[in-house]
Amino acid sequence: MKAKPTAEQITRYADMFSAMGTEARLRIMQLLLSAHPEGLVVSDIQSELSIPNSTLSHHLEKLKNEGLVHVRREGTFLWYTANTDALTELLIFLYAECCTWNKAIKMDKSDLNNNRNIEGDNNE
Amino acid sequence: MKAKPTAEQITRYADMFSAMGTEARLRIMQLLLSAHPEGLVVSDIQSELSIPNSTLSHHLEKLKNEGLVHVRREGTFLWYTANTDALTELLIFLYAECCTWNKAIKMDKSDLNNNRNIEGDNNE
DNA sequence: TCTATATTTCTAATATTATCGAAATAGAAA
DNA sequence: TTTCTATTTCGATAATATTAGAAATATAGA
Repeated sequence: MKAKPTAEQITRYADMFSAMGTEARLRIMQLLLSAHPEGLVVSDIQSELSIPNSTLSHHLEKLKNEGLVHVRREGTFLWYTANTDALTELLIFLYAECCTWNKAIKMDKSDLNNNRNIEGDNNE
Repeated sequence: MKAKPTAEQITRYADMFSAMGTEARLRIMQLLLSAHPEGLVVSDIQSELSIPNSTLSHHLEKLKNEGLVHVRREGTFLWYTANTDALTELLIFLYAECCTWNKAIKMDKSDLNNNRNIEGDNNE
């Protein structure tokens, strides 16, 4: 059972949607998800998407500010990873809202909520 | 089995995220979903969300341009409804991208795809 | 320390977005 | 036609976002 989102949550979800609301940043998220859970170094993202340093840096900052990605430093490299918890939260929100009109969508929410144990246990 | 989204689709999904990327418009979508499938008249949305005429009109235009809502005229009234097909598409996209890292999310895609029969058959 | 690489910050230009009062349009009904 | 209500369009402003070259910072290694 999911409580109705608070005003703050709506604002936050809107900000998250906004962060994914440009082609460049949505592509970054896709790329990071495809490289999950290791993530990618900035220069790899840059060469993959052909975005100038400074522009990319701003996009990554935005994604970080909205909590959609995590960063970890390893030497000179910054590894960016998708924040799958945040994405899951967003997915659940969208799903729940859609549920008010469509009872046919079936998703196992407990799986979505307990995704913490998937991190670092990815065996593909 | 879902094909990888094309460049045009990515752009479109980004635009849809962007359209839902403000508190005002996300609230509008919530409201329309909660009133689905009948939808709501502009003035009802306005009084519910306390947004000035002209501002609301712009927001609705944006949502319409990105295909997130439908409009039908009934006399002097314009009825706005959530485009559940578009939302479903977005949900599937997000889900599919997240699937690349998390095999634990279970959703019945065929249910999501065949949601056309739910429209107008909503018995709650 | 010097150099090389990775990434960010600075700076600035351009573009897009959000906002909303006031005026205009559209339809219904008197 | 006149009036009433619903909604959009006009017009203008302010705010925010995007973009990117150049300079600065950070770390590692020689």
